[in-house]
Amino acid sequence: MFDQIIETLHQRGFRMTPQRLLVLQILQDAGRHLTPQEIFGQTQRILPAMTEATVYRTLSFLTEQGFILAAHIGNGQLVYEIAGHNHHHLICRACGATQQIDHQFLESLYQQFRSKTGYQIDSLHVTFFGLCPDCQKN
Amino acid sequence: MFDQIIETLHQRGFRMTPQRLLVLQILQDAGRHLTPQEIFGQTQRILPAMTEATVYRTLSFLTEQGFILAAHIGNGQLVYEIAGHNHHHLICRACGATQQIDHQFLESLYQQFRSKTGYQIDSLHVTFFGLCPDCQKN
DNA sequence: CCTGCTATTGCAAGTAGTTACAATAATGAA
DNA sequence: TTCATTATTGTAACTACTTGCAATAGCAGG
Ligand SMILES: [Mn+2]
Ligand SMILES: [Mn+2]
Ligand SMILES: [Zn+2]
Ligand SMILES: [Zn+2]
Repeated sequence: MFDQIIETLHQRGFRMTPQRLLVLQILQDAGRHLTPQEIFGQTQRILPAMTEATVYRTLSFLTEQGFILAAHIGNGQLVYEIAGHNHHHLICRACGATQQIDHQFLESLYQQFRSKTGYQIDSLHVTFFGLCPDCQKN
Repeated sequence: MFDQIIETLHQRGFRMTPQRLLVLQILQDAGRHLTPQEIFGQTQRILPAMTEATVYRTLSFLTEQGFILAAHIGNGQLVYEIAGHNHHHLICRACGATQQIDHQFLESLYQQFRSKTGYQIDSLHVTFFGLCPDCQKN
């Protein structure tokens, strides 16, 4: 299932473990943003020996390696999801409604950053806040 | 010094307090991003009775009210600064070098969001990650 | 298969940030 | 000025997240 990820890990000198595989599986199955606590809740049922510290370390690691995506969604807590389709989010400050935005919309911006500063931006999961159409009326 | 902020607070039914004034003063004097812990370090010297809980609550409050700006700068920790000129940041994942970007660069993007989804975006302090020119060579 | 190297984990203690609740104090009205 | 209202604070307990260290276990190589 995650053969490509395992191979990439090995090429980079890292190892695949049951813990990492489980976190990937959980995020894959969920198909949505999950908090570290939600993920820990799931791991406990399947690998009871796995600790919270390992969940956090695994999430940081998989994010660094680019296999999963992290996002700050307002309440301060980080959420994670499996990497796959490149997208960003619009979140309403008032009601929390979210809207996905394809990465394509940011590409010319990133290109501008590049020509202006030389920075090669690779933020593939940015969150923008504002007001949704409904909440603008109130 | 913060007369305008005090008046706005009162109009919205909130109060000015020595604690809030001190946090504003600290951020004003610093003129850069500060962590909650750095701010607490400063408040202790001037208002020793002020607690960490109040620092965190004050920072959240002032951010909600739009008087200060928050930013996630990679290490997971939030940093704050006084609101004033609208800008965003590019941060190098490898060496941490940062670059400011004027908000003007994002305006047409926000306008696109508006026509496409109806969302009125007001994120005035976005952080983008990538590689700076130097780190791209290595 | 074994074996050795060392990346990764569990553990336990530490730091960071949040929250319920009762006491305090900023404000507006008398 | 004085008083009443209630937003805000301090306290203390709680939850979230991090880290140093010794034990464990992937996996590359023989
Ligand atoms: Mn997402
Ligand atoms: Mn800034
Ligand atoms: Zn809304
Ligand atoms: Zn760099």
